[in-house]
Amino acid sequence: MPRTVFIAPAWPYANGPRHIGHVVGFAVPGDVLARFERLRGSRVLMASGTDEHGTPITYEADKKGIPPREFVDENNAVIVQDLVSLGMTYDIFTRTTTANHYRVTQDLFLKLYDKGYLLKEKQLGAFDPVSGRTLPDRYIEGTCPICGYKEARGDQCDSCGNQLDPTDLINPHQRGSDAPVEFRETEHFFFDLPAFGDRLKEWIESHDDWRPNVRKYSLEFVRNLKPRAITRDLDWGVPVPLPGWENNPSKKIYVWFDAVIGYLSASIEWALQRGEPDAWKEWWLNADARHYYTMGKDNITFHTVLWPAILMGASEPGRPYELPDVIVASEFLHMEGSKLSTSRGNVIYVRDVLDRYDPDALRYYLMIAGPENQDTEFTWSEFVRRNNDELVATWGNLVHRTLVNAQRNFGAVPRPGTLTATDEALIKEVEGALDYLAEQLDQARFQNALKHAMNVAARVNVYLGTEQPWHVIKTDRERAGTVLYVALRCVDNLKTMLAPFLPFSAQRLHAMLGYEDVIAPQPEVREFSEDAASHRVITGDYESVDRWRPSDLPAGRKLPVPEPLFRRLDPVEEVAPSS
RNA sequence: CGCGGAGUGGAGCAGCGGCAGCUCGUCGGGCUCAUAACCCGAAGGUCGUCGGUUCGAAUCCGACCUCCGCAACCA
Repeated sequence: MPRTVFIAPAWPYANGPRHIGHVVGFAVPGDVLARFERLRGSRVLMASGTDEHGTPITYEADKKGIPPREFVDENNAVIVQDLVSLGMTYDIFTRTTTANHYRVTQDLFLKLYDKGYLLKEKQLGAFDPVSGRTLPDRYIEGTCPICGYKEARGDQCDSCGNQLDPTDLINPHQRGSDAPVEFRETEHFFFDLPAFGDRLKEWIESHDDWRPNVRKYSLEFVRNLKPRAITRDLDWGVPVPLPGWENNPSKKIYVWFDAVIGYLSASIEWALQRGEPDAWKEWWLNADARHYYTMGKDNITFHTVLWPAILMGASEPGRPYELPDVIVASEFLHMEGSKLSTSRGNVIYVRDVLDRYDPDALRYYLMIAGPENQDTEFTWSEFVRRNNDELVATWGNLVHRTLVNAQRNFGAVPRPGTLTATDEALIKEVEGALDYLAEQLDQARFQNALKHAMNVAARVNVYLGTEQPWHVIKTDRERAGTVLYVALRCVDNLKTMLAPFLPFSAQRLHAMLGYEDVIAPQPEVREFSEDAASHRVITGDYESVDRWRPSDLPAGRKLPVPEPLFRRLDPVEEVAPSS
């Protein structure tokens, strides 16, 4: 019985190209899981898209002097390119500005409204008097009433560290200008999170398999829930589907409320496009489906509190929506000693890395040295070292020396003679790694899995060094052929294990081993149309076939002339790349 | 006393109650099939500080120091 797996990489915000700190959290871990699950035959659906609403989008679009729609169109295209280049095998990567997403979001909003989970309340809000838009706290500056610091933000004073309310500020004005701030009463819908407090607490506590940071942080959050405003005074977003609100140009649904619903709406869109409108239910209304969410740690509470509460509240009696099972929250990646920050220009974009280097080199670095358990630092010298000493020297060289020896001397996979105890032991060790990696990947322990595969590759290098088939062949051709046969089978197994991490090179190796099918598919961009409009999505036809099993590489199969899998980088040249 | 994470040989990290480990770097040796790649060996740490529990502590408890993230209407 194949497993049913939903992979939910967090939705990148459509405010610019992705940097490596973004993709290390949501993208690559999600794709590794999706590829791994498909390789073991699971029914996988990986759905995501760009998150395109919210105040920052309108703010940035205004700055560029273009409408928000145009701004997100540009950034969606840029992000789609980043993710395709990385080899992200989304079943669907769509957008939050589709008609389908609006429908699903409004539908869930109404379900919550009908059940009484949405409360209408008035509050004091801050506005830009010109546009009439909400000004989030962090877009307001003024003088701190406590310490007198002149550039305190609306939510906090960076000088004295005290928490503030925008109305506390002396001489409040908009960030980066002296435009005034208007405070006035405004009415919004509040989501009754406290109504779900006990169920959320119980649900989070039941997940003792979550990483401590996710679990503890979420539990603390749940301890003191307050109703949360889920509408905004904004002209850009999903309309509130209620009389008197629907056509109000200045009231929209809060961006985080619609963004998390994207996981569901994208699944529905995928099903509709396939012509199987109910197909999404196999993942969302199926208690056996396992749901993985990948994200940076700053996203945790939206996925452990807000989204589960929406799902609980919107479920029909007896037909609960599936809640997240595994929350894979990464820590942060820093850059050469300081924080990765777009605003400070201290940033490395995915597209800039991929202009110069292969996607597998970046994927390898991010998975082996990324912030899986604690903040880590990206340095170019470490990137080059990992590439040269690990990817090229250990794995790439093992592949190359094995293939060159076999191809040059035999032209094919050699026919083995009797296997020695050493041969059997090595094969057993390598095949055992398939189970170990599966175990680790089940728990999203990427670094353990990848390190183990690399250690096994090193073991096969030792085996070749000991058996020396290039010497033995002069006196005992059959034994040399047997050794190379054993090594080829080990390489074939390692190829399977590494395919989720290094799909581009795994596919090339697959062909160099004489296979003609696809083991590591790549995504493509297609046009999806709905109603009158259409938009581009990342999708693909990915097979789910159980291949996570020992190699049965047939002896006698012809081998093509091999080529190196990876490029060695020049440490001097690459350490200080020109910007 | 707001919450959480982290401090382990030169660098990066794993271990989280029972002789302190991995990768790289350094030094020495072997091999030379392979993208100057591969293999073996050595040096190098009183595991942030102080105190406690224990037959025994990086590992549990307490205090303190340092760094990072979050602190709800920012995504």
